[in-house]
Amino acid sequence: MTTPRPSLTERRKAATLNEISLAAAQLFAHQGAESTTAEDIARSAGVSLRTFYRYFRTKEDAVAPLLANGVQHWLDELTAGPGELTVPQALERSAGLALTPAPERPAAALELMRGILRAAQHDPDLLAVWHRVHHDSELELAPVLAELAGTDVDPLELRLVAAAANTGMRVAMESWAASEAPPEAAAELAARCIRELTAGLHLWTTARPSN
Amino acid sequence: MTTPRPSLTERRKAATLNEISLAAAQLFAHQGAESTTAEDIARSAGVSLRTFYRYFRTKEDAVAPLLANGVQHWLDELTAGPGELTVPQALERSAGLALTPAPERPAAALELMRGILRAAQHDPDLLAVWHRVHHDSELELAPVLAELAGTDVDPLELRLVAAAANTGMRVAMESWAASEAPPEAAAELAARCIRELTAGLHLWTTARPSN
DNA sequence: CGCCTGGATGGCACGTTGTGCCATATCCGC
DNA sequence: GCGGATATGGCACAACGTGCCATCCAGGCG
Repeated sequence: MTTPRPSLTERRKAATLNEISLAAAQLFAHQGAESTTAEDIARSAGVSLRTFYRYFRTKEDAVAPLLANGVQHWLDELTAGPGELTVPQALERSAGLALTPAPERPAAALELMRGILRAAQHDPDLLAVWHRVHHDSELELAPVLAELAGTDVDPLELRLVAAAANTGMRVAMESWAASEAPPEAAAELAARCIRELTAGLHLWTTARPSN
Repeated sequence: MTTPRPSLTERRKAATLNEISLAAAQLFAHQGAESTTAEDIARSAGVSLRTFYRYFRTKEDAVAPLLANGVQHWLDELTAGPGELTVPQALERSAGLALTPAPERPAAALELMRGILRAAQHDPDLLAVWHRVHHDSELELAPVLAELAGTDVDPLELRLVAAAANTGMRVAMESWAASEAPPEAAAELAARCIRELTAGLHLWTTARPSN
């Protein structure tokens, strides 16, 4: 996996985005989203207010990349996994892996997400971001699942499997965030939720083609 | 079921809320939420801008009662249903009934919801309301299901069943709204989605106590 | 009937959110 | 180095959302 080393401008943009996102997450987790102004985030990230709004549509959106990153890891693990698993097995396995603390995804990231989720309980707009990220991931999940299933599947069936897996992940993260469980407990919880929710779908017995 | 006839003030408040909600829904469905200002809605409903914000926190929130009404009917049918059904059967049945056009819930209401859902595809804030309504209904569903299941159930299991049923309803409505299917098709679609998503849960065989 | 009290409404001012526009600074390709 | 492209900042402005006070009206009481 060679990295083509994007241009300096690109890297700086990515760095600024991360800084803004991190600053927003910490401010939201610490003092709540309601009492954090967009200017607070911009100042904390070292950019102007105008630049902040070039990166994010609303102040709550600033934490979306952090949340979406987790989903992206899930999809990566899903496509990179072994081919001899059933679809639910592959979903369960990749979810577990994506939530297992690792050097590049430390437990601190999960704790930060817990802070965001708890802040979201007191702020509808922040909660909406959480739901939107999951809605997007549900749409991204469908084509990946179609690839995994191989044979032609009823689109509605596909949609239901994606929704089931996605809902499992969401409920697991919400339950974990509301609890005091350590970061290591998240993976198993997600695996269980996804397993139970996908158990009844017709895609259950469909094996992945060895391509 | 006697109606205690609330005071004139109460009835007027309810009427104003309905008018605002209906005006917002029609404007959103007709010209999109983005290009509709809060003042447009207020003027269309015959109230001042200040009064509008006494009824709703944001302009998108104005359509929430319309969407939440459907959920409420679902819960009503669920609690009023016969007692000898399994939990998934009761969920499937009540969902079908709640979506079947009736004199008090005409097909036009479903068409209005379709307009809102289609407008929500182009407006993140409006879509967020749809998701929030479902999030709330997921939380309301859990205690009702606990009542139905009767015996003590693992809270997480309960949460998963509620999430599964709720996700089924959401996917069904989104699929129906995106299609050209007539209002009569919504009920069967929802029944199918809920049946498949709840098929794998452990609550499946739990029967309702005859109280 | 007249008064009076509580709550719904409207008007106004204000802070915040989010965007269009232009000037400036910085990076990338030639 | 030089010129085009692009990120950033500053400014003005429309819309959002709220606090505050004045007004109006329903409903209770003498």
